Amino acid sequence: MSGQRRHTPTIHDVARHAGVSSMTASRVVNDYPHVSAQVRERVNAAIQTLGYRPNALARATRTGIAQIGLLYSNPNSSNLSNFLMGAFKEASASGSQLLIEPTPAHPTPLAAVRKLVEAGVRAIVLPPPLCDDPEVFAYLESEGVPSVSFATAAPRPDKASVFVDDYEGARMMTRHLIDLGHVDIAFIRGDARHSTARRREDGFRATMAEADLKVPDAFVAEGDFTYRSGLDAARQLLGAGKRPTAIFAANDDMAAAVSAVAHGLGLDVPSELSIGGFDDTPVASTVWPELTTIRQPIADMAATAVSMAANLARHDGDDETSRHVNAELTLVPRASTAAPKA
Amino acid sequence: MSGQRRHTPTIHDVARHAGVSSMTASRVVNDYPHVSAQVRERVNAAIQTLGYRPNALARATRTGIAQIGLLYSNPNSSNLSNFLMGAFKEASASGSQLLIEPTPAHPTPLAAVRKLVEAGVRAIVLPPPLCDDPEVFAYLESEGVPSVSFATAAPRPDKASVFVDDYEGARMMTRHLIDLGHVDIAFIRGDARHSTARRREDGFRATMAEADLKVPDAFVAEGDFTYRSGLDAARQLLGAGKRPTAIFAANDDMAAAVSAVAHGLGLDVPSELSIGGFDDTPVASTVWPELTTIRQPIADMAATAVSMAANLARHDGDDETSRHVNAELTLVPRASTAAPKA
DNA sequence: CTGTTAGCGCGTTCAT
DNA sequence: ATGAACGCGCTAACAG
Repeated sequence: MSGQRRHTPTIHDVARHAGVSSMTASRVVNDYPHVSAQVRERVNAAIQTLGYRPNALARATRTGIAQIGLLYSNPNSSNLSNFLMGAFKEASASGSQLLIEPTPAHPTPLAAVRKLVEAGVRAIVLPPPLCDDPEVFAYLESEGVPSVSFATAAPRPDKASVFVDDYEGARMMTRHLIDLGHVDIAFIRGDARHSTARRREDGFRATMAEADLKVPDAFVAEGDFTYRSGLDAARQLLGAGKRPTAIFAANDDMAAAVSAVAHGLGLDVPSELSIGGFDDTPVASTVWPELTTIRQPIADMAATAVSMAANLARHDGDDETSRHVNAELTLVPRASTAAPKA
Repeated sequence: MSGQRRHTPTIHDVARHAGVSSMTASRVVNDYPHVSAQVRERVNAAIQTLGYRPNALARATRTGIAQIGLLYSNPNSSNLSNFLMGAFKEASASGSQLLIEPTPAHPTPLAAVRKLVEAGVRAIVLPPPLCDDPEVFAYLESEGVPSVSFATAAPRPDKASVFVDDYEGARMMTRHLIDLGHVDIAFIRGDARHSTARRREDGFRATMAEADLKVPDAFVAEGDFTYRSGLDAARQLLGAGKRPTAIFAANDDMAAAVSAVAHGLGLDVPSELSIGGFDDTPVASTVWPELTTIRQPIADMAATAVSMAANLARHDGDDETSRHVNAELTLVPRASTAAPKA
């Protein structure tokens, strides 16, 4: 604020430029009704040419700061810092305040949501599995608090959401493994309560089927997205019977666990076992060898979600603000996958 | 701001209560000169009784928002989210804006600092190893940007800092292991460029010596705080020769790696090998069995650091604001340590 | 539909 | 050493 040009245009500049009062300009900026189309047009033009950006600080002195609730379900997820980073960055840009709440700290997910609402948040960001919970939506509806579903695989048409195509992501990884020459590919499921877990499994199975590859039941292990569950799953998959030459885990934490078990068994990764993850969280590049995975732009997605929530918090979802943003997934090939040993 | 009581006292209330003008009250609040001791006293009393808290928003409209630089060195550290959480929480409370920058994204640490300074930050928080780098301090000095050293084991008397007693923490863990009955205890070092790594090793050695326990060279392995280095260290320690019955790793990430290697070797934790970590990051309760570790209140420490930086950013360190905050460490006993098998 | 008035809670003049 | 007046950028209220 100090070193900047004195020339950040204010709403008065816009008003003068458009030949209206600052109040009218303000109305246009905030999408208020009772402004003729003509004037609105003129003001918008002025905003364009001047490059006007509302000053969130000044605004907050009058309207109060918009509180936005942000839940997170897995405190141990190595993805949390990216999520927070993106969210906070956008919050400070949009001048809103984040109230962060760990879902597991409450007896039920609904209790966590209720706490936030009672604390006065005017919009809320719902990560899985909350964004798939009808009870939560019913409560929010009754309280009139708008929401943004984050990373759900089953976005509701009437609710804002930002998500990725988990199905397609799983296809990319599976195809990568198949292209490498793998045939015996095992899969570790995520928490079945998350819609994303189901979509990832579907994508895996569909791609295998397309390639005429069988997926025996013994090659699909339960998991719940935690490292711990990955340990169990890996032991089961690698322990007895015919071994797969590749394991695709539904997220990086479980893939990291597979890596640990493989090392324990003296299996070389990737020559004796290829491992694929999903998310590209920091652990993916922490474990050795680094994990081939599907990158999910969590920070950007979080920023988008907060931005949408901030909008909803202002004009309580009057227009069709319930947008749906589909973020892009990319395959990140690293050292944990290779062609199977002949 | 909306749902709150209308009764958050303003500086005017304080002024009225003290029988002075709001201007004088403002001067007192901001530690400005030219106020008689008497008046200052009265105003401070009013602040106390009314429970006045300056409104960061309103203040920012006049002074601009204070930008505070926040470096972090290890993007993969599972501690990052706690660090961010504490930092952002305090930032929004104190009405300052955080500019986050990953040190490794730059060719040299100094370059990272320079970028932040050039972006206009008015104070900066320095985690290890930056807070032990004379070059960085020299540059900051020349630019007149105050700093807060974060988690250094060698705080400079003339610079603000928030830290823990790493030496004492290492003693706690070592004593815990000794009390359990362990005699052959190995240690994995942290990155020697971090002052904390050295202090932790010192604490370990001192406690061993006090208990008349030997620490053969073969029982001290190199590490650099990363999971990867922990893997190598653990393999070396557990691979050949006489095995220790307990390993104390200088941080949780490396302890987690020890756990992975132990599993690989078919060693039961804790009955055949006890593992101690340091930091109590999320991984500590992610791996199985959960790690006994030394908890460092990272979120609180980060909040404190940001708060101190915000103060420094206001009145550029005129008085002796270079405080030193010593945060408390606690031993968290979990499932990875037990008495050695007879 | 549009404009005027009146601040939000502070801190910066510049007087006194 | 202290205070009056003004304005930061924006928006509720209430006019018209």
